[in-house]
Amino acid sequence: MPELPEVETIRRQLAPHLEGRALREVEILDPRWTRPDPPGPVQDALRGRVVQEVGRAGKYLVWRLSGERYLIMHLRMTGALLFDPPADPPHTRVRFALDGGHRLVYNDPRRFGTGHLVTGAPSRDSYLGRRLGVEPLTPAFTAAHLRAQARGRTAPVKSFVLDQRRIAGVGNIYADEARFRAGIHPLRAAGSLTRPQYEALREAIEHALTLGIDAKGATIDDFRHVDGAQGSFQDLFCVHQRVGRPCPVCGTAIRKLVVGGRGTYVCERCQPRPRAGRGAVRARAPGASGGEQL
DNA sequence: CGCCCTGTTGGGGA
DNA sequence: ATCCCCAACAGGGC
Repeated sequence: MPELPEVETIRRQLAPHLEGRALREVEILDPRWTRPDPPGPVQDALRGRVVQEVGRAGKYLVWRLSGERYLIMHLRMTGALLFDPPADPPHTRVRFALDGGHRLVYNDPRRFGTGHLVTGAPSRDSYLGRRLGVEPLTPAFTAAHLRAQARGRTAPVKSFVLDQRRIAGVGNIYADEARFRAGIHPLRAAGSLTRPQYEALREAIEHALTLGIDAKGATIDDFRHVDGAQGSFQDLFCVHQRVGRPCPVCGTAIRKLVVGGRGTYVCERCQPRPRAGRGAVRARAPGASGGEQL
């Protein structure tokens, strides 16, 4: 569930509950969570530390703990953090007991989520720097930067936007919605956009993420079955997982492609498909056989 | 009921 | 640089 807007929402909700509190006890129930570190030592190293700050980098939550430790969490697809849940949910992976009798539960059915404990800011920066590019909601995120990053790149712009080492925190839903707003087809080669299109893409990513944060944790699931979503959110969830439904701008049926192994939704009228040859990338077929849906 | 496909992510190997 | 597959599970379609 968590893309950047959801992670930011979680961070904002969690920070007041955690900051200034000590971790009285930590139980790591799923050994894979701390991979590649052994869970036992991590458990022991966390115990008794005070949470000084809950930050975010891309889709990572970064806890700054006393003693120069940093807990770097990623919730992947299905991870969730629950503060004072009435009972442990079915897929509880980690339990934190906090000051004042409070507790925090990390729940994750698919077990993709990870938690890494590092020592010192340089280690934290090295971990994150190796994985993350520019933060999209900062002044450093400019059209010129996008263009420079994409220069000479032949991979589809879809994959480019999803590459966390280029732009930190844009996931599959927001990538689709941003490209729709910018009128850019996912199969365009990343390096083939015009200058105005890089700016349009930058603006659309910023717009979508900002709306997403305003949605306070609401996701496409909350809008999927609603035809006319409310207010500005009808602006946010236009194409993703809406195969066959009309494009809100021109009425053309939304199509599904598979690009970079990910479901990709597009209005091929608002987002003109590149002609085979220059600036085009081969489409891949959903499922075992060929072709695109609808 | 069972089989098959899909998925809000990222890492590793080819 | 780029592409494919995988992790582990739930839910939906057939």
